[in-house]
Amino acid sequence: MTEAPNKAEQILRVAERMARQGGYNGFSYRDIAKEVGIKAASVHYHFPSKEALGAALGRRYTERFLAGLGDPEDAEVSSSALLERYIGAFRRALVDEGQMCLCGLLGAEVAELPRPVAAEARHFFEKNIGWLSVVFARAPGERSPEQVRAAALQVIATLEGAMILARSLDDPQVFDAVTQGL
Amino acid sequence: MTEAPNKAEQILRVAERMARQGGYNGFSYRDIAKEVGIKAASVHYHFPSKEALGAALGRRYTERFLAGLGDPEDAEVSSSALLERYIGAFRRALVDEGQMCLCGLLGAEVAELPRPVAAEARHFFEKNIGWLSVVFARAPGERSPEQVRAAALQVIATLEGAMILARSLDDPQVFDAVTQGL
DNA sequence: CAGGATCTATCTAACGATTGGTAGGTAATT
DNA sequence: AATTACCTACCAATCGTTAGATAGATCCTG
Repeated sequence: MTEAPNKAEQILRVAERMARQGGYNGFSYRDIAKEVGIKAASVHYHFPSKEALGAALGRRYTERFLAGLGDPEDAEVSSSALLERYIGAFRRALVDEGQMCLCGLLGAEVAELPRPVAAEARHFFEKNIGWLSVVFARAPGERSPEQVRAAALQVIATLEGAMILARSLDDPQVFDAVTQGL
Repeated sequence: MTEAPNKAEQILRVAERMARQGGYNGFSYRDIAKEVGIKAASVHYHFPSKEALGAALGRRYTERFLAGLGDPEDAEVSSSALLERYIGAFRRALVDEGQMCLCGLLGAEVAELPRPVAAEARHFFEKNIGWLSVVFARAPGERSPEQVRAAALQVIATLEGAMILARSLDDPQVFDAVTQGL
């Protein structure tokens, strides 16, 4: 039996799903409350303001995403396997869950986000750059720190763009066509 | 003397600027009206509904963007110069204008957009794939139609992602670090 | 050519719905 | 007694949208 998660967790799950489809304005306290089975005012008990909820969403997403990637220093996994794992994480979100990367979407809207939310989107990318940089530093071939960072940035940009493209064209194969180049 | 553009044009300009910062929910009839110097109801005279305005925004953006790229068959410009021109179009939007690609942002939100708006975002990408496919078909080296299309998709995805990353990290140099790999 | 009709572009004033948020109460648990 | 987790009942602001009026330009007709 899967025991019911507490309300705060349910709120985060529902809000994340909505945010990953419509962005920061894609979820509202009332819509979340309705789906969780409480009243909108009760959502404010758990998350006092929308920007607090949005920031919590970003933080939680980043933590979960990185935890799912595992240790980039793990000597038992090759750097190329780690890169495939990274690509697979994006692919699963798109193909299996039919969802956009939360921070990719927030990143696109970053200019009009409350500061704490924008900061979480930024944090997601910084952590991702760090993870991939470890992987690329391990990969065969000489690379300066700048080259390592550039390689990481290129992979992230390509994957975020691939999700947007595949969703806009309503064709998941577009994602594979793009990532075959990585 | 630059003569004042008509109101419909002014509305489109203001709405586009707002949409490129905050997405489809980033512009409102009232905000547009205030900036243009008319009342919100008068905006409805020019664009009867928000989805019509959103679609007009996308169509106009696509036309202007493609016109700015020029003819991809132009024998006087090398394919590599055309690719640089394509990258430069995105770079200018980001660095000089401080704006996101309209259709990149709409594409990220595509799941919650009115159908006609989503269709325009899709149309933008289809046209871009077409333009780049002509360029890559001209480039030296043997490439199957599938490989040509994949190369086009990879470039577009990388550029859209590069804009998101550069804006999230608040560092335009990130764009250059990403595109140096193209 | 005068004058009525129509068209264009705007206005005021409102509509119902939705938004994030608050105050204050309540029942159960600690 | 205090805390937790909810509730009802609001609030002001904003949303897209509509109805109906108006002033000025343009057009058609007698």
